[in-house]
Amino acid sequence: MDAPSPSKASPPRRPSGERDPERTRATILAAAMEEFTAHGLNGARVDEIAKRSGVNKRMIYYYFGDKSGVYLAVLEEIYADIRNAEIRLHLADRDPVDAMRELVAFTWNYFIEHPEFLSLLGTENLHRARHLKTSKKIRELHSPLVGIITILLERGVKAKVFREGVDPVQLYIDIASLGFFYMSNRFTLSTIFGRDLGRPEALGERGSHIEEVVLGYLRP
Amino acid sequence: MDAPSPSKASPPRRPSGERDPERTRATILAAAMEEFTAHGLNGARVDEIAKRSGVNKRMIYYYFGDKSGVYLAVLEEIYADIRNAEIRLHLADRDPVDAMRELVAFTWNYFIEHPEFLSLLGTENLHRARHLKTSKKIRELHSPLVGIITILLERGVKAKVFREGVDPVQLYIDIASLGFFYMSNRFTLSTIFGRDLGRPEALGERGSHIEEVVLGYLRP
Amino acid sequence: MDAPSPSKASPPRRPSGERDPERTRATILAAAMEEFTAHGLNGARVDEIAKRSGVNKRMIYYYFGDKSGVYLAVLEEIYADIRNAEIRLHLADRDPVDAMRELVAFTWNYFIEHPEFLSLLGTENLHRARHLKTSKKIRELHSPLVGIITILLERGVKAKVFREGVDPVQLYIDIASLGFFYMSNRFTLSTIFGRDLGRPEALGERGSHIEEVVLGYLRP
Amino acid sequence: MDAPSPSKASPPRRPSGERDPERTRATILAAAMEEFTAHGLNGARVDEIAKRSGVNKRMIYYYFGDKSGVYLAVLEEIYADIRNAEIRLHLADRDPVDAMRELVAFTWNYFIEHPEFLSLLGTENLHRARHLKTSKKIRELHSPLVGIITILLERGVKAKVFREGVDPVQLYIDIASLGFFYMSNRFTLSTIFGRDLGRPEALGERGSHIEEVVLGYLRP
DNA sequence: TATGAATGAGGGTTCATTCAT
DNA sequence: CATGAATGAACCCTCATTCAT
Repeated sequence: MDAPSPSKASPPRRPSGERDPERTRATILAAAMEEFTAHGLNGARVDEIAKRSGVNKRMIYYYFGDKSGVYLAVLEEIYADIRNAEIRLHLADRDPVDAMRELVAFTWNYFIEHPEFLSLLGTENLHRARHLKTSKKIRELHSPLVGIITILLERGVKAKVFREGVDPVQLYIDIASLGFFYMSNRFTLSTIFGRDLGRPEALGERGSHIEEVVLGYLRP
Repeated sequence: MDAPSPSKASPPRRPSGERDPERTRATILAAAMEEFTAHGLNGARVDEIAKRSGVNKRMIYYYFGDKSGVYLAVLEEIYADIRNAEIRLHLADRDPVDAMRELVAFTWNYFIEHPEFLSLLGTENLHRARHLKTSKKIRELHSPLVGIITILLERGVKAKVFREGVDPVQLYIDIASLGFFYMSNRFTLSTIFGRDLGRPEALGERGSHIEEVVLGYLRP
Repeated sequence: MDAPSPSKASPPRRPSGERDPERTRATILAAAMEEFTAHGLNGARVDEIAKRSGVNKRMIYYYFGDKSGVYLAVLEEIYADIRNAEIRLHLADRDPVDAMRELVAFTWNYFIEHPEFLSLLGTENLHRARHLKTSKKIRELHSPLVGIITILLERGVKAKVFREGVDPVQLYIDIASLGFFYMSNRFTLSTIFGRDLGRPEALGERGSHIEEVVLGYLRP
Repeated sequence: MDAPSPSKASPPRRPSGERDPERTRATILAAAMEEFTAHGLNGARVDEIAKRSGVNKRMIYYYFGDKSGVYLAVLEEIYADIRNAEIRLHLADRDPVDAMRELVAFTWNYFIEHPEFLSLLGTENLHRARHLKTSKKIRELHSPLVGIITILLERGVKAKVFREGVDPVQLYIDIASLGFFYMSNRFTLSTIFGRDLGRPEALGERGSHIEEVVLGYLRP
């Protein structure tokens, strides 16, 4: 009934004796992320999170209140992670075409390297974003990308390298869509099409293809 | 812990007295589809499926063996449904550009009208297609769509309305991606962007946008 | 949870079309005997009896009322079978020592060849003979052996080949005990002693041993 | 369908407040022994074990994993109990005839006082020792009894009070057989013979008889 | 802070039995 | 006589959560 856990979590922490709240919290969170990624919200087991993290189950309740609390903390973390990574790109100052190309590549690579992000997004949408809506932190994490894309588009139009009238939100969703669906649904797609879409070459081809679609669309 | 059920299922069948196995099976399946759509595999409750369908719980096991059996039957049905609908489009005989436009529109509309398809695909991918892989029927449903797209692309190239070198599988995934991600993740996206992506106008705009992206990519 | 079924029952009867109540009843009974032997009363499944006998489950209730009814019918049959076999021995007229030897051999061989008898006796005693007590047929099946043993003992004493004062009931129980426990408990005994007590040679040795014990006890 | 429970178990433990894992485990085990004794493996109810022991049902799974786990623990306990009792007899040092007489008496009395031992052995053999085979503890309980009997036989032969060539395993099985079958099957036997074999006098007579048979067999 | 033990509400599944044809 | 479909009561087991230390 449960999806298999792809990999064992971080090694159980040192026996005890040490009292490091920050570390304990982080350890729980890391284990929880794996568990929720592998099994979704309903399929995840609090016992398993405790076992994986090597922390007493009671501690999970101590730090996060209840299962939903852990789940929400995980959600907030993955959003914070990707936003931080986006900021580190410093795209706004660069050549529009180069910057756009890099944004597409970054997004695609991020999805490849962070399957937990895809899985948890799917899970949260199954629940109609019920948890995310209650988060205060999320509101503060406004994706800076739409703003950056807007700037890039304007500069590209001026430089006559981009067409006019492109909606930055639609474009952002395009970039995410073309990677998300492929990665997130690669299991059923591979089954249906009878070929393994997860192979490294296949991933490379898809990356090039996405770039072609997006930049083709932007061309004046 | 569970997502709310968006709508009540088909009305409970008449009390009894009638013996219609085919109907009983179909009724169970319809209720199960709603339940799995709303709550995923782990979150779905067999009791709830029984209650919704007005059928004795035991019958679910009589017809489908176990919970996974019902789930797989649901999966097979939604795949059969979309494939049948695709076939009914009779795209192969038509003008390449028109046909492609219709395929894009059909896919987008199908996603809008069949949220269960999106949800169930997400659920099955969370489980890494474990159930779908065991299905024999799925293999037979081998989408002829790739074949049709291939034909359309060839004819479009000959007629100089499509560019050369387009991979039909990538194209099919593009068409699905651009709609799937938007619809499937509209809850978190709406939360993040602070605007409701599910409004009818928004859906219409997205549909036009997808058509533009796909046909723009195909142009020679 | 269930003990394995040692052998497949009689082949499923011809599809249908034929209506042979006597045969149907016998077929059900044969399948039930295997099922109760293999799994006890609680472990036996009515569905399995139906499947093994190739008969519709409803027929079992038609012929035997309920599960207990089938079970009791099985009990009555195995008792009738062994009593009939005992009668066919015609021991009363023969030489006392020979007759006694044959009785011992017969009993031992019967246990070997009829494991269902051992298993069902164990099952019925777990239930404190609750079902057997309600049987009217059983009362009429008084074992003739005690009477025969009494006669043999008297003639043996007169002929100075048997000692005096032997209680025929105790002797009968001795003969049965020495074989029953070995056969019935050979699984745990083999495990405890670390050797297979069910091997043909082991069975032969035990048979000789029992004869030695019983006849040794009878010697004047 | 189930045999009646002959006696109520140990009194439900004090409401709570106390945390005594060892005691909780033992309480569960005691209740389980009664339940499995009365109804066999399939007939026993986990709910009933919980109710009898006054322990939350969940605790049964906490301590023993599942129903089979409790059952195996019970099996191991009854074997350990009888082996320990045997060891306490200190037979090896005593006069061979006396020791043998005591062994016979001990075994017979043990069966009378421990009906659970008989019932559980019957149950486990119905399951072909499937559970016992998986036990590691059982191997270690290797009854030293065979060794002791061997020694007694040797010394008896030297002292010319026992005959030669007696197989200690067969002898041990004889001693057990003559008591086991009588006690274990006394319900059906009483029904068949139309007299109550469980009466105290009857038990006494059987005890004397067994001693006579066994010692008679051993006499040179 | 941290831990092992304990809890109660269900969850999936099975079973003997009966109904409608 | 015979059959497939239907029923409801339990049964084993699981899970998130809390208590006592």
